[in-house]
Amino acid sequence: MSDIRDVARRAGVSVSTVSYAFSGKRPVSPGTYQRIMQAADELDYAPDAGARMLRAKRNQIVALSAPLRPGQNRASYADYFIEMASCEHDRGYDSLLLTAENGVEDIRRVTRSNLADGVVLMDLVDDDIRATQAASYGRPCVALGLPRQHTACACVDLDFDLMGRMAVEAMAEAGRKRLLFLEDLEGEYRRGSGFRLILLRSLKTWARRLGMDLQLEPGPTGSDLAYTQQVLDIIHHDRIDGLIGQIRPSLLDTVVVRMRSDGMNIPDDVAVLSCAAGKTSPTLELQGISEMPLTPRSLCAKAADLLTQAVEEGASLAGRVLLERPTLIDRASISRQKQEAA
Amino acid sequence: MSDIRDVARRAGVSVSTVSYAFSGKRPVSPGTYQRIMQAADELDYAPDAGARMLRAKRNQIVALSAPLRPGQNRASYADYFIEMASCEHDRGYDSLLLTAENGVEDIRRVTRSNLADGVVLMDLVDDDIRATQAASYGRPCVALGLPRQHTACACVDLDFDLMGRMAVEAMAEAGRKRLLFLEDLEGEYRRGSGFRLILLRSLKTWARRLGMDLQLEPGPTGSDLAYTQQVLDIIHHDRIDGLIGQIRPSLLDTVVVRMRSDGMNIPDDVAVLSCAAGKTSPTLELQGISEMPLTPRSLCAKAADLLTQAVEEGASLAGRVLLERPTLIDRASISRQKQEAA
DNA sequence: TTGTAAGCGTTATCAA
DNA sequence: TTGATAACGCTTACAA
Repeated sequence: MSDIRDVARRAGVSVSTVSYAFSGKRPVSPGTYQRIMQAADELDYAPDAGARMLRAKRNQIVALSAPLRPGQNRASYADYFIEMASCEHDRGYDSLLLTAENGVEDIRRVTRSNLADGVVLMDLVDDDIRATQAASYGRPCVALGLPRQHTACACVDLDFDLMGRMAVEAMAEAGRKRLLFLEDLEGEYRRGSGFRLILLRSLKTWARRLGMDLQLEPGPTGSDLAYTQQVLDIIHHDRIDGLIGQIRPSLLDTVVVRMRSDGMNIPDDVAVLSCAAGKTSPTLELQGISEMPLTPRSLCAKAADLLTQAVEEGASLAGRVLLERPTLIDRASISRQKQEAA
Repeated sequence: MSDIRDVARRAGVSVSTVSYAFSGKRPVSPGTYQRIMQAADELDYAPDAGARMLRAKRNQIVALSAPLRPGQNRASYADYFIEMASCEHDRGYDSLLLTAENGVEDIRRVTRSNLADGVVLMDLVDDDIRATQAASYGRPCVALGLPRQHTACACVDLDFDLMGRMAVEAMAEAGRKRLLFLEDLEGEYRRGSGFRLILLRSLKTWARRLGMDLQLEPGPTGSDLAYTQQVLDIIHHDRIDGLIGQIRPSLLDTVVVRMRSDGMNIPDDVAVLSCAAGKTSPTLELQGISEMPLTPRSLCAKAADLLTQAVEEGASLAGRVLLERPTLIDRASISRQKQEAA
């Protein structure tokens, strides 16, 4: 590969002019610029990342800490780091994917060696060590989630506490008394998945405050149909009149179809709301089920903006919290008259 | 941050000794080594990635080209690049996640700038430009898939051609005549997803050769139950006696449960085989359904080994093809007596 | 508008 | 076993 001097020679200019032509940090006359770019093209020149890093101390690389853990719902997980990488790319950054279960060590390695300009934490648990250790990275750090301790990093997330409240209040306004919450995969709660626990806690709190009954149904383990049957039994047996689901849309859809063929009316007999179902779902839309979707794209964009600012303008991220207000997409499955969207 | 000279000074040795102590490329006496490591520790020293890159021309970084495309089944996609990153990590490499839809440009950027030591291509389509352009990267490249043109890169994949043959032959041996293939999400075929098309073609070829009927059922678009009902209708109407599914396990499970409650016997009335269902599935195991699982972990490990070899020993990858033999996990859902595992 | 030259922090060669 | 030192390719302050 040719280097900057080959290009300079060929274009008949000095190396600094070539450097400035590429970085744009100094004006270069149009003619000179043209000659340089042509020479670079002919020589198939690209600036060496190592050399650039060594001098400039900025590499346009961020670390994406996405630890692999047993019991993870990978399908919904994937959305986040794909979107995150894509958002970073839009802002001129490449993403280093760190998947080691103990994230801290890897993050330290890539930040201390000046490989990564910033850090994004994904899949946070309530007592996430990666967040508590954020101060030691020496680089801006933003968490896609809301760990308990977050003094040294920024946090971006949906406001799951509010989501729980909104869900319960919507049910209350529709006159519901006996709620059933369909949990996501059991492993997720056991391992302490941050947002799932926040939502769950909020649901409990608000159900209690509003004097409603809240029953929990653990996520499906065996066959969809057996699960569905069990849910139907509970609805009948315990006279459930409000269903809030964090299960995957296709499964909630099955539950709904079976409810209807069992003669139940939605929302007259049972109100149904899908929570955190992974984007807005065509299947649920078809069934007319209201939902409060997750918004990976928008959250990742916000996180990326925050991080870029911190990296490029030195803005401090410590302790900043950005909670996005959940949206209730009302399809009249909670009460007949549409409620106001949040 | 302190640099190598600070460490050298503190340990009372020269910089080169410190360098060798870290790289291990030259023996260092135990006492010296100790002093150096302690000094490094006290100073919180870590070698600068940029400087190291500039000199050594190797960065322990690979590029993972994982383009985002509309119509992708992200759930199954995710498994691959998570595993890939994890395999690379095990071998001492970090992974750069490239998600731009036009992968070639990004790959060129990170290889020509000496950022990445090697390239892994994921989610290949039959006429994948990334593979045809592999020679222009100037770095070893391995594809996780089998694009038509692959003279400049290595290919690692399950042998989906053989998988199709094995599936059809298993059905033939069990005396089946009329097969139904349950396709994955429709979008995947339309966009030309490599392995799905190879499997489909192979199924068609072998069904024809063995004089069997093969009918195709497009992937589910609406509700699981509507889809299931439609499949049942077809089985009845067309007297299907062999079912091969590439749909997600939970959905095939639903189909199977409904078949049984409809009075069908598996395998006596209809033989059932799950193909490419994403690892081995607990749900299908419970139902006693045979499967030929995907093997992300093992494929990624092979790809990583190949790439590491090429990067570290200069082995050429051009044109190498590594096809893994599919495994038939026989749970007696094709014929009563177990068949020999492949 | 352009050029000169001093580093950046490592690695590796050569010498001791 | 260890040390001194010249690269590596680029960026940027300073000079013209």
